[in-house]
Amino acid sequence: MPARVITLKELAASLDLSITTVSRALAGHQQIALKTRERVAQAARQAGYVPNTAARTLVSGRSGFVGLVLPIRGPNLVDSFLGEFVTGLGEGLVSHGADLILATAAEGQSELSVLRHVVESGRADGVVVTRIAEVDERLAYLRQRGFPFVAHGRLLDSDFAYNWLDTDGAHAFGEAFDMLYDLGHRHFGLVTISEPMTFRHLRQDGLAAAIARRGDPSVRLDVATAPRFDRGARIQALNKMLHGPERPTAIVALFDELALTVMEEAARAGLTVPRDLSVIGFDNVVASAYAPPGLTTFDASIRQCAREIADMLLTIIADRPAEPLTRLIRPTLVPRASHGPAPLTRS
Amino acid sequence: MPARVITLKELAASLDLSITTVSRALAGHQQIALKTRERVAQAARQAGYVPNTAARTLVSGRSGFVGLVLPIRGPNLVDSFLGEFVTGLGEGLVSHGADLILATAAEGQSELSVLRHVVESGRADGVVVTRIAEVDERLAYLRQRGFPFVAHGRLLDSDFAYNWLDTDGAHAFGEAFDMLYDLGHRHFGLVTISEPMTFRHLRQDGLAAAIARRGDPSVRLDVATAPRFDRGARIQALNKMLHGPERPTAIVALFDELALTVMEEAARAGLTVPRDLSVIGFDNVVASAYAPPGLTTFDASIRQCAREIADMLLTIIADRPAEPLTRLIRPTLVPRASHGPAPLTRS
DNA sequence: ACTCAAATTTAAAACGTTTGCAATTTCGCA
DNA sequence: TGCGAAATTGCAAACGTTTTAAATTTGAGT
Repeated sequence: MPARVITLKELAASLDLSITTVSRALAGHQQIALKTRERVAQAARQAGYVPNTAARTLVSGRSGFVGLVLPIRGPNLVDSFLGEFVTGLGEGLVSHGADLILATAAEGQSELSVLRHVVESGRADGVVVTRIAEVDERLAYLRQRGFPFVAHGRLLDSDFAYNWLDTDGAHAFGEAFDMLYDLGHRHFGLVTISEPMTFRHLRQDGLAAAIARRGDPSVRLDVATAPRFDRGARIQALNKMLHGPERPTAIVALFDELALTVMEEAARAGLTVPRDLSVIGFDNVVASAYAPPGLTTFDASIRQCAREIADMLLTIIADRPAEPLTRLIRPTLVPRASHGPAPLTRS
Repeated sequence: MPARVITLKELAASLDLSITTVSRALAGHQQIALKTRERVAQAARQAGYVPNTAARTLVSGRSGFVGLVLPIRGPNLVDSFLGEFVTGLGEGLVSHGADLILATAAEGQSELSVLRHVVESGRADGVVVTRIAEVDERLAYLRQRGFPFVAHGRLLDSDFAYNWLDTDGAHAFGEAFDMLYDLGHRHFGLVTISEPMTFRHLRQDGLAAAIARRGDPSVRLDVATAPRFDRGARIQALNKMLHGPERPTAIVALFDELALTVMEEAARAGLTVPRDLSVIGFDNVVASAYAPPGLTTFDASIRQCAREIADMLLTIIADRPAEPLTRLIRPTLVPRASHGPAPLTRS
């Protein structure tokens, strides 16, 4: 017995009122007599009336949805980022009665085309964009379209203003350097990726800036670069760094996954962390707590960030502020056991 | 210069055709002259025409969305389940042109009320339901409503038929027992939760069945139970098991998170895994690979399951099959280093 | 050139809501 | 009792699409 969904017309008929009046009563308009409003509310509740989203969207032009185009992911990429992120978005949205649409790019389809579809089909009132690339056509499109959005991440050349929330990776990497420097480290390694993501530059620049700020010419920085998803190449680049004539005493990884590889390879090379080598990551993934001896890293509280992004986006949709909204979140250091004083002697 | 979204009326006018013809041409109806169809397709592509979702939904009664009510999660629960699951759903949906709606329950709001809202507002053509409870009002509601859905998980008493996909936890736990028994273990521990989730019973029953099947009266099973999110209680129950006069030589945990706690507490108690104690989990979370010595567990390939759930649901929405669709997925053992032969002597 | 069927196109209704404007009711006050 | 303003309610259009039923055009056969 599939209970039929009740419509406004039916509800109105049952109350012997016009559709208009019922609609207004439910919307709480003052012009409707209080008594009527109560009567309608009561009947609606009792009948389990829920307004039809499509009809409402059609006439109001607002869908009550926020869109997120799922980042394309490798076949066996397992991390908690997405879960954290959508949970946070959901939490931020629900308090304003909004919901989330997740659109996936099909094989061979660009994220941009999915984004266009979401925007132009009127499915969403705004979108959030993650993993900003150096040259990001999605942002260009959204700007040109004048469509409400918030980016999780920043462009490098901010020659155009837009709404973003970002983790202050530059600050974190500066903090990591300072901490390691104070522990006596002078020879540093940076493990990074070759993809043109802006967060990579921001973090690396933060590290470089901290080094420059210190003004110590004896500080040395080696860099190992490999494609994000090419584990073999990563290990190779890493081992070159680890087995060179002189190896760094402290390695900073662009993010935890890389740092975990560093710790594995260090162990394989017979190095003890942190006695022979300090390692610091970024993201605070779950495995970082379990990988011995416990990875020192930075926590960016994705879920909280996502919640704020939702708030920002809803503000933008509702108020269309003239000035762009921006938030820079400082990640917190999670000190565990993978960093320590620089070894006194070196082989 | 926010480019206006083009409408069917405008497109029709620019082609000097009626709305009807353009609509049919785009839908590929044979009755429209081939030449016209091509002309329309060309113009639509060039003008970047995208049909309005709300209007289409309103008239067709199909939204092209599948709904998922986000499970309510603790404040700092970090896992990859949700990310895997929505990624898989997205992948399964996109090939049929469907998208995913994520609805979140607000503080103090039940999952059921959110589900009702999603269903009755016509936002979605079908929904997927996860984490089935022993008595699950969501399933009862959906059935009574006759609304298309697929459950990830099973009810215990299948007195009513419905569509589900489940991981064969019973089989896995039986497999774990057999393997450990063959390694000489006779005294087992089971670490479980107190929440009324059906997967708990299925797995426990699978273990019990395997024990019974073996018919060896010397086999002994201790059970430690604690609330899912109460880490303190969990540790307490665990230590009672670990520090009793006789402790198990092998512990099977309901899922990895519990197994990881077991390994931590074992280490704290001075036990070496797997020499003194074998541990087996379920889920294959990322941390399981990193937690020394590497947790032996079962992989349920959430992402793949979610993809199949999406396929099932779309079939149900399109064809309304008379018989319910069901799939039981056998998880694969991921042997790592946390299990081994039973110790010969016992303290 | 004429007929009739086939091919192609179109007008108009419908989906369920919101909202501008107009109609109706109520009520205080003369 | 009658008047007018204020309070309350309702009519009808609009949102952008799909679809039914009907109208128009085309073309083959005579």
